[in-house]
Amino acid sequence: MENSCELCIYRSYLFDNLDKKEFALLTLSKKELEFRKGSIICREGEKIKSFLYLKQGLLKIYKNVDNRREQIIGITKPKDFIGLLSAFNETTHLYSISALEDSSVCVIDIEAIKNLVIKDGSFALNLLGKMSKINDQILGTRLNINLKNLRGRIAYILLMFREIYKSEIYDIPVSRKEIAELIEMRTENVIRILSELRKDKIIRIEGKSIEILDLHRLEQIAEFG
Amino acid sequence: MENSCELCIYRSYLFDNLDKKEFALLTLSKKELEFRKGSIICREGEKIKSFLYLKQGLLKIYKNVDNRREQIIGITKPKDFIGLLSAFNETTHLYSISALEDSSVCVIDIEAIKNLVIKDGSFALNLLGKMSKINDQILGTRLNINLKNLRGRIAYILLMFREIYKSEIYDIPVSRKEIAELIEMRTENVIRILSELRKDKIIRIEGKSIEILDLHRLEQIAEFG
DNA sequence: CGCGGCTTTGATGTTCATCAAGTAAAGTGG
DNA sequence: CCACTTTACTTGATGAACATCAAAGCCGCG
Repeated sequence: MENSCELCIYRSYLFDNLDKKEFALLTLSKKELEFRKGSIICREGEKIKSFLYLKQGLLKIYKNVDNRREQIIGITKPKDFIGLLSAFNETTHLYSISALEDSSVCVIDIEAIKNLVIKDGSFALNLLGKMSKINDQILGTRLNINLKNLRGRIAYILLMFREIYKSEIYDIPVSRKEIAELIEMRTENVIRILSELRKDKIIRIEGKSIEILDLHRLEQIAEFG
Repeated sequence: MENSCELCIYRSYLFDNLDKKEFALLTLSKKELEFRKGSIICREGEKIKSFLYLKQGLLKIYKNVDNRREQIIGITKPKDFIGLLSAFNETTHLYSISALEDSSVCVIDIEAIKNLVIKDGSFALNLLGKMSKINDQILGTRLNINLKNLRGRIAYILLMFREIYKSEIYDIPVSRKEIAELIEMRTENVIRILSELRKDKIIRIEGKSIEILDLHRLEQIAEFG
């Protein structure tokens, strides 16, 4: 069902106001790709050829800093646009993207999007808004995290995944090391603080399995450290 | 000379490809405002009514965190767009902006810009690129700063102002406290490290007056701490 | 002239990174 | 399928980097 965009429930409202002809054109230059957990969708420095839209799954956006370390910029939820950060700026990706879970990604040729921007002004305006929002959100998160102490950061992350999975019980899709890379701390401290929170009966944690036991206190910690 | 935009040497290339009619329309809804050093251009939470462009001077973009502290997000140089971050997203400013030096700002009605985006596709595309670039730059800077130790951050800031003023000798336009707020450290440590750098003969500093004596070593410090 | 904010230096304390070492889990090749 | 290797996870001990506290001089401003 390659051409089922019209009925796609994951479709962004961004494409809602397109006329039939425009929509058809977009659908034509669209592919849907599956990525297995752990596989890489694009690498920093590669040429940007497509406009990416996450239909299902979970991705991480990151940068390599040293040889062995990554800096995770953010986690992408379904219905998010990906790589929107640099799509209209540089011709190469500024960040790498990989799949944290098995994911399904809609791939639209970047030139088709650019043509659409030129032809359809209200589409352009919508896109500007969307882009603005994503950027604000990412920057806001970074600033926020740096104001918190380590306990606060861990609490923040646990609450973030609660939002994503809409549940107090979930399997955390990232390793301890990746948590550290996401919130600028060391793996050892991630583990230490998770253990503390367990001892304090705020969470139950066993391997990847998380349960938030005391949501109120966790929120307090996220807010004030 | 309110209507001298056509000849304005500070004008952004963004407006270069507009046709006469579009340009006239823009010029019509444009004002040029002067801000004295220290005065506030807009406040976090205020309604966005204009699209701002810095003609001359220097501004800081910041957020209030506690009652008494600010988090400086960035410094705006001439020819930069301001508040582009949230202009198309929220209807209220996400950040406050104030003048670090006497500044001259071009103010264009936001609706005029939005109309232009809708009417002129290549203008929209240019704007997307511009916005993308600014956001990438700000995010990149934040990530970068957090990887450095305090010495590295101070070195970075000193080099940043060198870029802005195109000189190894300049008056630093911000207080020690503001430097701290810009690179996420404490005022006392800013002072301490500036003193260290002076003792090491890497800079000369006396009040606001700065001279970079050993550029090479300063660059080394900025890179590796 | 006195008040408040900025600057500076020193002393002290806390937080977090680093180092070390061991267990568990997961991938790899014969 | 099992030995082997590598990667992830965990805990404790140590130290360095940075924040905080305190005190005093300085400057501009009403």
